[in-house]
Amino acid sequence: MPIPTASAPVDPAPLPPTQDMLDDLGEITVPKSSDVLAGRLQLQILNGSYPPGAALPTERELVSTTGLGRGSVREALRILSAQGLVRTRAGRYGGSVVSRPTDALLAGHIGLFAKGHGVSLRALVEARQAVEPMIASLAARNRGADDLAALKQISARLDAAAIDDVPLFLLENANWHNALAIAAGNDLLRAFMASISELMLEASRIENFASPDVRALVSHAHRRILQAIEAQDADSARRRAERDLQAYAKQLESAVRAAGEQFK
Amino acid sequence: MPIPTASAPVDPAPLPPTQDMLDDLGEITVPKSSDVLAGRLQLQILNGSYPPGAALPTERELVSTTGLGRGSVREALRILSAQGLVRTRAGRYGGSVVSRPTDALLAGHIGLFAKGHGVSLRALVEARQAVEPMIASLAARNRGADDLAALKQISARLDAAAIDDVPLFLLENANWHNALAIAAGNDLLRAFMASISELMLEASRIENFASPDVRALVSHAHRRILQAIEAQDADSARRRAERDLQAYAKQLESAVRAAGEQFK
DNA sequence: GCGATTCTATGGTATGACAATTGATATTAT
DNA sequence: ATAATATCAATTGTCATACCATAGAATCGC
Repeated sequence: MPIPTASAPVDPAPLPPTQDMLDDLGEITVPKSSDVLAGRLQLQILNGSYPPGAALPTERELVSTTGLGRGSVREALRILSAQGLVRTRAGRYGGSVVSRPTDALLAGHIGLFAKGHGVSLRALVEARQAVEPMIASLAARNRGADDLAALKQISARLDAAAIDDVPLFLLENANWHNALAIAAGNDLLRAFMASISELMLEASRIENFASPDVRALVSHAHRRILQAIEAQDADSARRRAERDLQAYAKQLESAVRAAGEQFK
Repeated sequence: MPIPTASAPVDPAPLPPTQDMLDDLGEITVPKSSDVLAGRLQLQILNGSYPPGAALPTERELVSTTGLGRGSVREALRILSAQGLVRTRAGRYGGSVVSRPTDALLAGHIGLFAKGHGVSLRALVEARQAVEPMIASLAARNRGADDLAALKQISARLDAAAIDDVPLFLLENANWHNALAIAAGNDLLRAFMASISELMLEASRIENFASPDVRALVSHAHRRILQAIEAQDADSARRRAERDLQAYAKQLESAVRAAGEQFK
């Protein structure tokens, strides 16, 4: 038992915290271990420590290096997986490999956001009117010979399908827009465009909107835009895309109204 | 032991599958139980079975109703959480509650996509040039009196901060753009805009870009756009936003070049 | 050679146990 | 009575263990 002395008294009254001390303490939230691990792995992936294609440590390695339980490690990996940063395979020589988020994954998240917020078909049209003319303009400026060839090929198939094959028409139309976005050379706008298109397709599938008239309209508009892109006339491509969408939106609105739905 | 008879012979030679049968079988992938559960819960959330604010069953209830282990159930909930569809709290009366994906969450996913694909500052500027003029146009058309008041207030603070308070200027600038996007009344474009702005801020933080000249330019441009919005002149608002961004992009490009970086 | 088999490191899943959290409730002090 | 405090209980958070399923590699047999 230690001997009390004057210079080291036993049980000194602890000082109460001052108000300043308390003010410095904000709300404290205890993060979950899996979130912490997911965040640190995300940082390492983003800063290049684990480039795309590289293998992350195995679950059991992460368990031993982090001191966490395997369940927590797996939850962390599941978060990264939902963010599209890793892809995991089972089996020997399996494991988690760093990947880049795909267009489809981003489209999924954008779709969830849009559905969760009740984004209207009108809002989707507006978003498309914002994005697509810019894409057309960029495509005209940045297209390569291969982009042009791909667009021409798709355009031809689209024209043929416009006559009587609705499913093929819709497919080739999607291909056309995708090829256009690729030619524009802007990954972000391409992903936005694909997301919006998919949502519009879903939202307007209520009625068989792709009537012969509409198909002809679309086919014609695409040909005109393609000409501008071939001539590398960015302004013309943009204006034509704008007019195209204006007409398309008008058709869509009247079709939806005719179907008794609100074009809210 | 059954007695073999002519009408029920023992060990009939099994028929081999025909090629048709084989052709009908595509690639078979065994989904993970947590993915299946996450998907089913997501459907129920999206179709309204669990509206925002509603409580999901507790983990142990899900365990007993699905027959899965608790780890799998938790992984499924973690996926939904990463998608912004649920928020989970610990403790009694805790559990998972349905929520809507926030702007910040979507911005995070868009940011991961952009970083993963090495989206350049130039591409961000292009995306912004696509989105912001449309937002300005919509804001002019759809603004309410409260939107206008908010914009005016922020604009005044922005003007004051432009003189010498760079951090406040940047903050108020972000507020201005956000208020504009709110006035436009398009949730999707608002979320896009916020995401792009955040990414640009990150990417251009390398240099102290907000010089007095740039601050004055921005401040002036915002005033002009605000006038068009007050007059509810959509076309004018769009054109002014376009010109504003053009000038901004030019400044940004030369600043980045001066800093020795590539404006790739 | 080459096809079939076996091996083995990896993720996938279930179970059980306990800790931490947190809001409601009961208790106690004033 | 009221306010501070302590207790309770249902829920998520976490870990440990065991075993199954998967899928390439390596081996074996011919």
